[in-house]
Amino acid sequence: MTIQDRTLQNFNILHFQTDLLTWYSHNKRDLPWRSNQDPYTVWVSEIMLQQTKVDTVIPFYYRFLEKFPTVYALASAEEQEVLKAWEGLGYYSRARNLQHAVREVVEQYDGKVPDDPKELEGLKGIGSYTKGAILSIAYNKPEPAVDGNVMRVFSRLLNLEDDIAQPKTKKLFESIIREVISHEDPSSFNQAIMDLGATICTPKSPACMLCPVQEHCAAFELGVQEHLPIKSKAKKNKVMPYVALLLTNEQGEIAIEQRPEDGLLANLWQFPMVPVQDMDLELVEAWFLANYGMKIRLGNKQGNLKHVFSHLTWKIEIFEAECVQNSADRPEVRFVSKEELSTYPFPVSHQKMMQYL
DNA sequence: AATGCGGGGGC
DNA sequence: GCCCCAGCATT
Repeated sequence: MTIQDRTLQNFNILHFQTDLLTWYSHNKRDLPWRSNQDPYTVWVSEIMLQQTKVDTVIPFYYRFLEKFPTVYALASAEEQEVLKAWEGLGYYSRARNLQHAVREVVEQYDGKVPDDPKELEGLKGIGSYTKGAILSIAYNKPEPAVDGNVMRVFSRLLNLEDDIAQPKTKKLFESIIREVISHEDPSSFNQAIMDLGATICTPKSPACMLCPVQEHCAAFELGVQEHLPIKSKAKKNKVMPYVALLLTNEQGEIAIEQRPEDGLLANLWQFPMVPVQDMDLELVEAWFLANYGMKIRLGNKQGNLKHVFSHLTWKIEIFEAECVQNSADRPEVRFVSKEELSTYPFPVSHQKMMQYL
């Protein structure tokens, strides 16, 4: 007898499926990516929805598919165009991995999104969740798609106290879902759990009195639903102080630079940033000369900006500056007009600086 | 298993 | 402030 069999021994699978799917058929959310089963558009939606709320995704989803309606359109686009369409959505490696994977689909799979688990998981940006979502939603295969919703809902249904921050816990839930998923309608089953988690079985103050599967819920029976799921704390982030420069040349053009192709905000553009200790402004001009080969004159302070990422915080002082002498020739640094700025993908933090121009 | 990777919204 | 959100890649 396996662990999940013991876990499920008092769980009425068929009754649960019926209650869940009946509720879903009458209460499912009307979402743009539910209008068809096109594997490409399902794929795009699932990538955008990673760690991102439905309401945030919707306008990006429409704009993205208007610009890149097919795998061929996305495969043949410039990466900068794709990043521009992703601008503001965050986790930008999702966009670059998606395009990389779509190009592989065009070249290796004749433009058809694979319906094979191994082939799907081999594509950049597709992990266990997204693989299961595409297989179940686009191809009606009974594969688990375990995300935060699924772990929360089933932690409560089965009163499981496993730490959902740990990778092995996700595997446990995948084996559980394989036991309980509907083989008649796996697409609706997976999406029903997500809708339930988003609207009823919410992280705080779950609406148990409205829940269609309340009678199946061990946590509700014990009154412990508010204490589940168990999740260990993330470590707190670190503050990084910077001076950002609104740096202009004699033509009134403004300096921007492209970030490295790896790491935070990879390949996006920004105004030059100087790391500072204790906001020691004396060193900014010298640091810039040493690192950019550009003589600048620091001007007036324009404002402050605090930007919080999931793992660090930028604390930025914004200064005007003039380029006095430019003996550098770095391709990632450009002087552009204000009008041209809108053609480059910028992180939100640097979009906020544009008000000072 | 642990860490890096965005940005927004709820409380 | 902290937590969460239709997670994945890398180490």
